[in-house]
Amino acid sequence: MSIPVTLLWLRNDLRLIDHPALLWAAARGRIVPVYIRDPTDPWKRGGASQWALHQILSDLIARLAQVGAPLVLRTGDPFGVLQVLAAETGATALAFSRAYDPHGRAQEKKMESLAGPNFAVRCFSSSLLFEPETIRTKSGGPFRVYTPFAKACFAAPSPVLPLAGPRKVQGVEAVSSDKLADWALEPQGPDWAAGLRSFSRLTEEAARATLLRFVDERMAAYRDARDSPDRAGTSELSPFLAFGVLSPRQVWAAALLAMEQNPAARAGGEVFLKELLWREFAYHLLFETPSLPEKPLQKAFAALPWRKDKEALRAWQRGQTGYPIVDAGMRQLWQTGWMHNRVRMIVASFLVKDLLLPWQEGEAWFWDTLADADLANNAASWQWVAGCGADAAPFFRIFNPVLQGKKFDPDGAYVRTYVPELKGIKGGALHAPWLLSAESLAESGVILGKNYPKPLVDHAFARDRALSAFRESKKS
DNA sequence: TGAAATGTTGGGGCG
DNA sequence: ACGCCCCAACATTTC
Repeated sequence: MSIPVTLLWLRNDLRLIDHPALLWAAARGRIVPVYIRDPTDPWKRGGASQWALHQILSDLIARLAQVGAPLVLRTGDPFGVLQVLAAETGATALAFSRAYDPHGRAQEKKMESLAGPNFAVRCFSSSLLFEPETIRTKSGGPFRVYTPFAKACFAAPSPVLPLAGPRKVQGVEAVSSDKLADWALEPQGPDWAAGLRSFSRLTEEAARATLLRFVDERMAAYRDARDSPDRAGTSELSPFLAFGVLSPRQVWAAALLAMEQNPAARAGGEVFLKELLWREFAYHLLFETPSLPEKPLQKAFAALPWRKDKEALRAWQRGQTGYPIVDAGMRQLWQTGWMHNRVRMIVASFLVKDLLLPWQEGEAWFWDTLADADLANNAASWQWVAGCGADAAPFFRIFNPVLQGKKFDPDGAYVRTYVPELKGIKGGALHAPWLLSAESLAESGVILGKNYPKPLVDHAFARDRALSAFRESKKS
């Protein structure tokens, strides 16, 4: 009798450790791990995260080959692709990890229709700490406010400990596969990805190392350091979590262990765990409201008179707004595929409130340029900033880009890294170059309107404009 | 996980 | 010594 074959359909769970679907499939017999490039996905990965996907897949190809089951790459609608692959390999089962986005869920539903007496379909959970439908309010509904949601998570049964990866699995030889290079996930022609390589390598090994470095060295100072874009105070785990190179359960367990071993890390660890719960909250919201990436959660915002201004949008995208902290953030994003979280909030507030441009424009740009792009996080966070989301920042909470710059980048070190034309300005004064005297501008080699733009919009004016737009839409 | 406007308090200068 | 004003510094409210 031949050994049963199981298809392991990989999506945003591109790892070997803590992978219940992989373990189940491997225990059943031989496995065919497959990653499908899906042209029907309405939220196909953008440029930067395609680049990241390339790095991650090439690592995964090597790791899976090492343990004995080569990764198969295919292109097409997964429903059809998996049926063809099952016929080719004689597979009698399909295993995969659960997704929470509308497209992923719709696909899963179709897959379940393949189940029958001769074909098993198994869906596993490993991409969240808490399954969305298990975290309920007292009245049995989903949460709309973060704090009680987080409380309910802490009160829920603890996330299970991460599972070990397999040492050896049995694969199936000679299954045809696309070539990763042919997918052209890396930029062709002009190589814009040079800065993206400044990332730690996007391998499962690098993910582990990054996690250990964070919990051992950075977590104790996380509470304060995480808000300083000029310091390396964040976990830098987002690209790994976005693709499932790390599971949140690995991160959760590592943080708890470090907190246990090092009392000095407890306070920082608490804050970090709560950040992980913001990710859970975003998935919770997306699961309950599949339209989250497209439509404002609060209906009143549909009537808001957003402006149309291609020039302004482009200036924001390119980091040419004339507000140094905003420009530094947007350039960091463009150059490296990543932006510090504090600065994400600042640039987002600027787009939505100072420029009064639709949050969906910002969401789309981040989706295309972030190497760590995550549908749930991206949609929930943009709605949060715009004020139309769940537990959102009230619309009148408008960041002042100068004050934010002075508060979180007091010496201007972060701005100087990404906006070198302002290098000559000493100290925090560089956050508002238009306030400098003609002499000090000349001295620092800055010519406003020439080698650095004048402010795209006056903040005080823009603030009033946003507030009155908000009042108007609230009326209707 | 704001900022600006407005209100209150208290110390010090000064007639 | 006393009242008055000024204005930081802080608190509260409003957007």
